[in-house]
Amino acid sequence: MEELNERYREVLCYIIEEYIITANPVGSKFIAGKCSLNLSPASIRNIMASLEEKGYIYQPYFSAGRVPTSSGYKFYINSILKTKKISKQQKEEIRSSLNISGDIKKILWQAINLLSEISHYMPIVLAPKRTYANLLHIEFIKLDKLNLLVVMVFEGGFVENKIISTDRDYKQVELSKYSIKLNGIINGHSIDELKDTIIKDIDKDRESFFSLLNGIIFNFDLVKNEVDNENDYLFIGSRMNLFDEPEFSNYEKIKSLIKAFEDKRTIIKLLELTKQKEGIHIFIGSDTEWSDINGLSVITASYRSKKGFAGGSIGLIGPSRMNYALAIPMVNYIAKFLCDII
Amino acid sequence: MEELNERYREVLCYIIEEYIITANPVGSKFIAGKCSLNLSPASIRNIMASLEEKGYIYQPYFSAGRVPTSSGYKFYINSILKTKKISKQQKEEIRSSLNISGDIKKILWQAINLLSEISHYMPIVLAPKRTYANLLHIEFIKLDKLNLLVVMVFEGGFVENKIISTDRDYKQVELSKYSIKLNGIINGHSIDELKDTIIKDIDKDRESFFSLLNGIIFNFDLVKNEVDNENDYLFIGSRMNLFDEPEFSNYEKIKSLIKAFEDKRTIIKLLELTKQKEGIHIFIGSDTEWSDINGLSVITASYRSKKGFAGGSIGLIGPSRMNYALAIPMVNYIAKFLCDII
DNA sequence: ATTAGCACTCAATATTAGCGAGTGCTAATA
DNA sequence: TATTAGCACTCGCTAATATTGAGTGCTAAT
Repeated sequence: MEELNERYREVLCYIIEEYIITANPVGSKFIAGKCSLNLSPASIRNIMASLEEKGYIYQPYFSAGRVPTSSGYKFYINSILKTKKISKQQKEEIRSSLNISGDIKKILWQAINLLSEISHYMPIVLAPKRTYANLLHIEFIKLDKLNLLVVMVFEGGFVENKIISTDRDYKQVELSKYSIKLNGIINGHSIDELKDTIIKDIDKDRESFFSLLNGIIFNFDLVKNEVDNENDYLFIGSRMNLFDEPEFSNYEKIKSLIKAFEDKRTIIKLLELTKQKEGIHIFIGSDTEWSDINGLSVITASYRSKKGFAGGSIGLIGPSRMNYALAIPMVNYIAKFLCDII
Repeated sequence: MEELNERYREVLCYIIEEYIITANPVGSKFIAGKCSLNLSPASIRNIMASLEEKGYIYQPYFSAGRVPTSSGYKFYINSILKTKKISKQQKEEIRSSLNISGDIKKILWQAINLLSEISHYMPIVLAPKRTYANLLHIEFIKLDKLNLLVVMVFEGGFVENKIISTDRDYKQVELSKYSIKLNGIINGHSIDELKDTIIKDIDKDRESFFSLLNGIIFNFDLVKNEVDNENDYLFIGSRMNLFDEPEFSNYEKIKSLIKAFEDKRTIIKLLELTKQKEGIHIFIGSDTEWSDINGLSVITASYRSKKGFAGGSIGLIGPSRMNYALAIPMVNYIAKFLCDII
């Protein structure tokens, strides 16, 4: 990152912040009017020409105003931007609108909807992987003659409900006995580990419990598959907000936007990248390999429970000209909040 | 519904079916070419003029082709359309892609996503109300020192997970005891009824159970509120499919479409209307009081468990020129399928 | 009763003209 | 030497205008 003259920084800053608001190319006359260093439009034009040479801004066409480039935004975020801290009032609002009396999926969805509402961009969340998470508790609940509900509680607050069909009519008392027995075994093992353990135990202990266990093992596989399934892994917030942005105000652009999100894998890759790392990460424009859509930026932050087992990451997708000063601390705060409650 | 000459019916049919495919006004020349009764364009024009007089079609502007009106569609659906039956292969596909080993919410979401995929319109589902549904089973699972998970199973397959904070450290054994005790009480009562029953029992039986019960009662209220909350009541599928339809191919239209769905209450009203009734219902264009969006149709069907307690309805929103021949049996079949599995 | 022929209408598309915001360059100024 | 006023020039945007063509209604002939 090249060093920039104070004057240059100020002009770049004005261009970016104005462009963030209006989405229109910014001209020299406007800057001259707003700028604290009292310069004429002509002087500003010289500075702009220089900034363009360095690659921070460009003209969409000859003799239009200037628009920030990806490196322009990057410089702005790294060297100029001072993110505002979230006000206590806003913190209060966030905390109060997240109802933490539910399993983690619900909480994550709440976080997404909240972030969607307050940021007006498109939030995404990567849930912790359950396949490797430890199982804390398992419980069988009789539904009717041949169906029972298996409730599995994982570390990190995940609750999975599964209905399995049985070959005979178990009594609830019997099931409770099995629950207790199993809970002795599972304590703190992942379902991958348990598959082996349980299978070994079956050989020792062939009783009516046997076929039930088979059902459970089959069930473990189901949970495993479902978790690796994208739908239970990546949560995407409302796309609608993005459509309000002027860069997507025509049909073709909207179409290309929809296309870009069709394949979740690229988004997942992006979030998995940041899942390991601490703090905020920002991807600007075609920075990523995900260059389908120019003009989009992604702010991400990872979250992780204090004990360190369950982690994921949260992101916010918006136009490159998104309001970083507000969006960054929001993502940051919500990520921290998630750390606290899972 | 007025009777129509065979010839008139055929022309109307061709107009509608062509319009469903192309979304463009249909001209006399085209009909003359396709039509089995070999008539010249001029004759067709006479018929068309007559059909327009009766209100089944209209011209968007002078000397354009003809477009069906709401009554045109209505006549078509009631008197002309022969819905294709779903092929065995399709039935197989539907059945196999609905994984019924989950609670009812998951199943309903699966149904929505499936319907969205195969129909390319926008599915909606009204879930059964849980407030009045009977509670079958309640179970406490210890998570950590001060948090426990309450699992409530309702008739109809609803499972609600709630995390509640307790004032002291309950042991799992203790909790299991309470579970058993409570399950004796709750058997087949709604949570509304239970609130009264439990409160009465507290007076008789003041022990350490007391504060836990308070938590549960509070929890009942939470469930109640959450259920009456729209988000857990009306499920809406992806809107994106609708945007592909040519009638929404410009920005203004998309905006108005988004606006129309912003307020869920109108959709809920519509679905609640049909929830009581048997069979398929079709709302065309501005048929409903929900006239915000002309040009939309809704196909609905109710579902109900065999025992009759839990019921809701499922719908499919598309442009008025939707492919009824395919869409109607799909909605119908999925509704029936839901009846079978809840 | 049907149809060929024709004048007419009107959306959609292409063409042109004019405006104006904004530029780069040059020469004058502090 | 740094800054600025002046000016010719560019080019997207908008509105006005012309052109096209699909489709019509009516009339007269079959």
